[in-house]
Amino acid sequence: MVTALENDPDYRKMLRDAGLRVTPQRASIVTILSETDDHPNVEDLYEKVRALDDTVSVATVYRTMSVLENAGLVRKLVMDDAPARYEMMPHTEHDHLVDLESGDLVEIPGTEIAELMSRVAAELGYQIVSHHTVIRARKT
Amino acid sequence: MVTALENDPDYRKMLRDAGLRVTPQRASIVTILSETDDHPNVEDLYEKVRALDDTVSVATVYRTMSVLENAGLVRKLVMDDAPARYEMMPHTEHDHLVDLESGDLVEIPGTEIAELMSRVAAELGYQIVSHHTVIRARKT
DNA sequence: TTGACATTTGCGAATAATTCGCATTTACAT
DNA sequence: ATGTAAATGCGAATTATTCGCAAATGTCAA
Repeated sequence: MVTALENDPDYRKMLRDAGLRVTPQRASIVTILSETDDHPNVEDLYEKVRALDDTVSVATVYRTMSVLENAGLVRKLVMDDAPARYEMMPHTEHDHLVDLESGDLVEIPGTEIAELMSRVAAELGYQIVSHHTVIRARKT
Repeated sequence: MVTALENDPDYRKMLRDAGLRVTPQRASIVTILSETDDHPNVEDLYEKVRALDDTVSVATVYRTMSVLENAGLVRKLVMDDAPARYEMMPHTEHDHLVDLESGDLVEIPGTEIAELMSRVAAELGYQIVSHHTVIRARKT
C-alpha cells in the first residue's frame, strides 16, 4: 500500500503533536489538502485523495476534517448554498470573499478584520474561539 | 381565513414596494418574523406562523425566506452545524456571535466591522453584496 | 517484540435540511 | 370580471453529512 506516510514525515509529526493517531488515511488526506491551494470541499478532496490512496472512504474524509478542525489544524468554510470547503489552518491570517460572478473563493489577506473582531468581542466580554466570515461581492 | 393582512397593512406595502406579490402566507410570515426578536430557524418560524395561519406550509416558509432574502428584506444567518436562521433586515447594522456555552446568538452592534470589510473589499476591486459573519466565542 | 485495547475505518443505511414537481389556487393588471 | 403568470400545498426527491457496526489497526505498556 502506497501512502503519504513515508513521503512526508512532517505530517506524522503534525498529527502526533496534536495528539491524534497517525493513520495512512489521515496522512494521505493531509498531504492532499496541504498541496492544494484552492479550498476543496469533501467531494473534491475525496477524489484527489483517492488517486493517491484508494483505501480512503468518503466517511473518513468527513471524519478526518472534523477531527482536524477540532484539533485546530484545519479551517472549515461554511458556504451559503454549497458544501463546506476546507483549508489547512493558514499561518498567514486571511478571510474569504466569494466572487458572485465566477463563484471563485478569493482570499483577503491581512489581520485587520480579525483584530477588529477580537476587540469588539472583548468589549462584550467574549474571547473569540473562531470566526467565520464569508463576503459575497462582485467586481466593480 | 384569518391572516395578518388586515392587521398590518405596513407589511403589504413593504412587500409591494419590493415588487413582490402580497399573499396571506407572506403577510403572516413577515408578521411573525417582525415580531420576533430572536433569530428563528425555519422550523421555529413555521410553528409560530402556523398558530396564526394554518394554511402555511413549510415549503412556503422556505420559499418565502428565499424570496425575501433576494429582495433584501431578510437576512439569512448560515450556521456552522445547525439550520439557517433568519432576521428581518436590520436597520441598525450588526453582526453575530455564537456563545459556545449557551448556544445563544448575540448581536454585535455597530458598523465598524461592515465598514472595514467594505474598505478591504474595495481594495481588491470588489463591491460587497452581503457579508456573513459568525463569531464563535466564550465568555471571558 | 508482543499483546491488549481503545480508536479508526469502510461500508451502506439513516438523518435532516432544503428543494422540487405538479396540480390547484390566487393576486393583480387590464 | 377575467386571463395569466406567480404562488401554494403536498409529498416525494435530493444532497450533504452522520451513524452503526463489524473488522482492521495504531499505540502504549510490559
